[in-house]
Amino acid sequence: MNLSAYFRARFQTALSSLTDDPAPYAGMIRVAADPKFGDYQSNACMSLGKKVGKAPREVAAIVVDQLDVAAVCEQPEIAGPGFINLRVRDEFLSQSLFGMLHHERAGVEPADHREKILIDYSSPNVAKPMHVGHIRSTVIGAALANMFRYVGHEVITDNHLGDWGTQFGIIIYGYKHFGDADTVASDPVPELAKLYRLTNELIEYTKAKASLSTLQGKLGEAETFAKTESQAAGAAAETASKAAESESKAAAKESKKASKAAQAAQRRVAAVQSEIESAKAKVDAVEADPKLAAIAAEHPDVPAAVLRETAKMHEGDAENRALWEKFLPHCKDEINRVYDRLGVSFDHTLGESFYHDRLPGVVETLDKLGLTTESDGAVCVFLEGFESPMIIQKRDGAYLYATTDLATLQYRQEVFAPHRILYVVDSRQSEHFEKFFAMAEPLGMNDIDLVHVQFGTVLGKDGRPMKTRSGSLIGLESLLNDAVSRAQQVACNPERLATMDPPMLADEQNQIAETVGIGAIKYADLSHHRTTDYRFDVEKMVALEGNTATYVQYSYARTQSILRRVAAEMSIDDVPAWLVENTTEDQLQFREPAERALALALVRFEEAIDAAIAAYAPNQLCDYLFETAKAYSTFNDACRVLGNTDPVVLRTRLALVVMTGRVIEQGLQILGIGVCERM
RNA sequence: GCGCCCGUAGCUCAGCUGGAUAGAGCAUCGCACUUCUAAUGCGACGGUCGCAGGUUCGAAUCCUGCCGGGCGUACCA
Repeated sequence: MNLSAYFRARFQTALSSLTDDPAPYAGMIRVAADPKFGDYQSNACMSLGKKVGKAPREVAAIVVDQLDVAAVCEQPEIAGPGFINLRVRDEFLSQSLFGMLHHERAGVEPADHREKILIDYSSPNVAKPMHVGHIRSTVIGAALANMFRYVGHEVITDNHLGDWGTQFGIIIYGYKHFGDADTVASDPVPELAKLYRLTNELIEYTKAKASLSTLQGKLGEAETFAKTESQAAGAAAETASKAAESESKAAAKESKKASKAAQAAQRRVAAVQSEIESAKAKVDAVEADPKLAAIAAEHPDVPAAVLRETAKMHEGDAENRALWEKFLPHCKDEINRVYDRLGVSFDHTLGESFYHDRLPGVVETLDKLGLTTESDGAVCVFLEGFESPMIIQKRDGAYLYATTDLATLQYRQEVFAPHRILYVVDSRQSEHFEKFFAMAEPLGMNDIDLVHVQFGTVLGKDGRPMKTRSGSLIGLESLLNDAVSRAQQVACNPERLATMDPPMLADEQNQIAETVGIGAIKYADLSHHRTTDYRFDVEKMVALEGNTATYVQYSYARTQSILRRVAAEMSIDDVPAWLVENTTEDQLQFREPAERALALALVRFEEAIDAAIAAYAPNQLCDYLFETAKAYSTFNDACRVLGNTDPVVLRTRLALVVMTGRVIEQGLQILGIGVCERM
């Protein structure tokens, strides 16, 4: 049960005699700041006291008098300036624990209002290799889908695949000029990837080479500007040093300002220099390789040619369409391999190509509504509050992702009619979504709650975007492999394996490494607040200690180890089933602080899920699981299960072990992370 | 230029619909294994919550300005 929600409801009633609008005050329920204050606290009376013109403690006394929480709590206490402290009764906790033992979702009740929620996540461009940036959308989206489903919402997941863009022009160009039909037929996935990489490298080369001269010009300008600024700063500093006392303060300020400006100009120079370096690196990469250099010389204008191939495909050119039809399944195989490994699936995979036919209709609809304006030959929608328009058709007649997004929204409304749509997409696209959402109303779709669930960038260990030396992004699969092999090293080291009885065979070892390695990557991603950038540090992720998946998984393994021992020593086949059959409610009683603390953590499972859902923030569920695992470790250290002759102690502890295992298993499952029976 | 986001312990990060002495993990230093996995637990050390104002009984949290960093900014997605 969700204790916070219970208290909110109770306070709502108790506060109704004091104010017409008790909800905001009833909402001021928090987990207690310090255990000595109890388990929960209400902060309502201080601000309410102000509003009704009474002393906060006086208000608190009235509230406590009208508050009916006796079923759950000890007598509430008023403390400090007017806090109301609530301590959950031990009997309530043991009853809840008992209830959870009999409940298939560990006590989590279905949501009051069932909604139909469509979640759009992952959405990679096929044909391009997946990289670390794709993890976040995929993993966060899948976790959100699981969370909403767990509490009974109807969830529709849709992978809005980028399967219609320039990347196919790239592959088509590559295939036509460098491809080999036999190789593509016999071993399509690596061959297509190779063609993509080669053509893309040529594009980068051409662009880099072309940009060098303008960059040099920019560098010259920047340097001149920096020099001017620096001189101005020097002059300002001199003025400041000579200034009379009456003017020294203002002069010092001027000097500081000038010096800042000079520094900024210097940074701009550095930025241009690094751009030049990166362009040079791309050029060198090609020119250092005679074969590549020769190819580059023969193909002087790949970028434009690729766009032509793409345009031909869009226009229905028979050859390019046929190639697209031929390549697409292989590209899907490629990303499906990654999805299989991550354990992610979708109800629908309606990519951009699916909406291709509908795009002219979108423009037409907007035209009819009188929303469009022609500007520089492009069809635009100018929106209030935005400087730049939303362009829905390019000068050359091609459509853009804004057009596709609108078509997709129309389709989703017609076919799925969801209450809410979540777009799990990079923060950098937030402006696009603001515009896009602003257009929903004129299109008559303001009854759908559209949410951009945005997330930050994944950075390397050094705090910079993760790239290889040549500047390309590191492939997702190699990161997964890396994590799994590191997990194998730490989780299956020989010393550790020697203690395993029965011995751990290679199969089990590999499975553990996979579960721990993949779990580590997912957990690292999910445990950070989604809106912030985070650093991708494999060593830390698979570490055995700290806030990692491994620690939580290990706690689970220990619960199962105990259950196996209990089964063996007491000759019980199925310990949880035995416990359910042979335990009465009054046999669960806490005698150690660690028992009670663990029970309280377990009872908070629903609260943790609700909170994570409300903020679209899986990190809150991670935090909860880590806290619960810690409470379990403390309990495990302090409270032995085996060898207790007192049936109450034995059953209470067994119940805690069983439920800890179940909460961790189900909690991790919601996050898309697996568990191992032993580690 | 304009817009959005961020700045919390040596490091990586929580906390941000205002509430009691600002939390966790890592690192460092102690203590605890004849007992269900010590891949653990217990404790210590460590912070002008970027800076300056303001609102408030109360601010890491809200508002303003400044400093520092990232991202976006009309035909890529």
